[in-house]
Amino acid sequence: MDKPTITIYDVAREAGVSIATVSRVMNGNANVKPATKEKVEKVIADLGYRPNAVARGLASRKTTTVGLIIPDLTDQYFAELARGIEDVANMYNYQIILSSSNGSEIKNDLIDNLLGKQVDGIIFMGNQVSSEIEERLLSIDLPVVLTGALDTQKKLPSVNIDYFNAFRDATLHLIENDHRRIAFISGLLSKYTKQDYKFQGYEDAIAQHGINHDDKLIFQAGYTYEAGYQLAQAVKTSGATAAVITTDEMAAGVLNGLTDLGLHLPQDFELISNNSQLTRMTRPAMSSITQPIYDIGAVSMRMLTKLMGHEELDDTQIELMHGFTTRDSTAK
Amino acid sequence: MDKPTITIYDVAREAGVSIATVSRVMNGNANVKPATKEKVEKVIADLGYRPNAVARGLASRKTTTVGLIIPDLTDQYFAELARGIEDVANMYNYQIILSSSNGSEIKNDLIDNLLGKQVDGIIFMGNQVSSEIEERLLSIDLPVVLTGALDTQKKLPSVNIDYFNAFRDATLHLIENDHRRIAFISGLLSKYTKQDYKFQGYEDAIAQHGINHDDKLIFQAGYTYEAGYQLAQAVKTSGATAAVITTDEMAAGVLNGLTDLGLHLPQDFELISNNSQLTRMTRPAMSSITQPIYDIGAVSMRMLTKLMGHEELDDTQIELMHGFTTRDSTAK
DNA sequence: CTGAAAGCGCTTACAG
DNA sequence: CTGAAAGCGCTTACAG
Repeated sequence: MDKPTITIYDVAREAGVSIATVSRVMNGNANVKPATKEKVEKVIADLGYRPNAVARGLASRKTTTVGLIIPDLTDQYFAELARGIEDVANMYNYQIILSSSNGSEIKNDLIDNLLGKQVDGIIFMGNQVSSEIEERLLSIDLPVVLTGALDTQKKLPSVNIDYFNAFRDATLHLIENDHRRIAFISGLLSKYTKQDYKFQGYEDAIAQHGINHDDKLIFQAGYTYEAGYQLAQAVKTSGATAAVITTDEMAAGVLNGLTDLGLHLPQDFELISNNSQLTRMTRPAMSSITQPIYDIGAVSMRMLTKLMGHEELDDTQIELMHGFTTRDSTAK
Repeated sequence: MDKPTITIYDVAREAGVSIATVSRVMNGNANVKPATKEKVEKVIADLGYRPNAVARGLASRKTTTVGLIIPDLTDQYFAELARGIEDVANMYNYQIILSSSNGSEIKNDLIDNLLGKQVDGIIFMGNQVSSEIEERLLSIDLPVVLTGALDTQKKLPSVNIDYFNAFRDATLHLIENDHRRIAFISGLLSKYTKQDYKFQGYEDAIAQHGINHDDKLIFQAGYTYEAGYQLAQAVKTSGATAAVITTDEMAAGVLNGLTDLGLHLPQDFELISNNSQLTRMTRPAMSSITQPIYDIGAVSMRMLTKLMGHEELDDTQIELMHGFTTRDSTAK
């Protein structure tokens, strides 16, 4: 039934060499006479030999596999990050093992699974890093990169933008458009997380203009479109005339919710979102912070390949440039 | 530096049994005296032993790993499928190796990589299955399930909806709304693919009402939002007054494109899309065929687990129910 | 119910 | 430049 799988032994026999030599040519080891190399390569091609990565992984203790921890596959932001990660992983011949928590909190056993699979490294993306997970990631003996995430101690390698200044600028933009009651809408806030830095930027901007912090203008909910949509009524009631929103799905929900409540954006309400393809798909299209999402993913993975290769890194806390794009949910 | 990894030998020594016994308790083998089982389990817990899945995979020839071939991570439709797949995979303790072609055509070496990794099965999702890939998937000695895809010979196990009738109904809906010039917008069409069945449904509906086929109303482009947006001008010029569109990203693009050209939907133009979360995010929200995307993924993965477990399947060509949801891009 | 032994398919010092 | 041998960490008949 099952075709006998062809192994390194078959290649060795056919080529009249030892399996060590076959292994050497497969691994590009220089110490092989060109003639034998050619011979072996021909046999490999003829037999259609495909090395068993599992055996290889066991023998070499490297699986050329990385774990990707992702909160939600259907979130545009994470999907775009993942795309950058995937492309670079392919480039360096790493495969990705998916580890998704699908909306619920990221748990320790996801990491256990990945360790069991002997991944060579881990990419962690998420809106926050719980202290439990942070401890765990710091304690395991494996390269880890946080993609679009920060640990509270800033000890783990990470790739991000400057959330503080990005949201500070966004808020200032709204203040310049004459808003005084500006809502800050995000997922749950906890200290020293990405969302918290965004919040600090918001606070800094309003303080600078003598605007008092008003708890009623701070909204915390889930990150989803639904959560945002549900929030619209409360946002309207709060008397806010504008909002900065930390995630796009949520921003789209708020936008549509407000529209469905009869508000016209940007005339009645201005809104700034956080940049993914979604910003272009809504109507009005959402003005947003621009961040190089794909690049954040790509740079993260590149960093991880370096760490896995024990290369020296000048900087393990990378911040990529961000900007601001005016679309149609702000007056200018 | 590296903490010495603790292995099955450590557990065996500590528990005073052979490694075979440790292996047996880990694998839930019944033939172990409860007392020894307990003892071993305690040692495993105490030592924090984590079995090496790679060694396990090599020894048992099963890696509890499945390959997921996905054209584009950032496409909502595929992402939702993947989510269903992931959840069921977790449920059955399979891990997923991602294999994305990121927009470009799915190539043979993606499959090679997965085979090299000794995956136990493959889930293939894609808008089409090229004949090269179809041959390959048929020839490999491994369970394969097509998720939201069909091979031309219908030999491979697959999970889909009835695309013909879904698009037939959608087209009839537009005809009932008094349209005669209805555009069909999709990715590239080729015979016996999913898109082709949709197209046949469209053709059948118009033929039934004596509407002549008009090549000018058939649009083929990429599947992306951008592709759809670019198409809007041509669609408008064609004199079409309505459209059925095979993918959501594309539909959102057409919708926004037409809107930006000054058309008001549904008054000036009616449009039916193909159902993902995106249908709710656009304005107007898109009327669409409804299909249980998450379930298609989940059922696919469940089917694959059965195939991998050599279980009998009554039916390997599964069609899930579809429906139609009127939102705001059609008059009714 | 349990253990000794072989084997899964590779890589990697070591020796020459 | 090449090979013999050990070993990676498990599972799985086989024997008892």
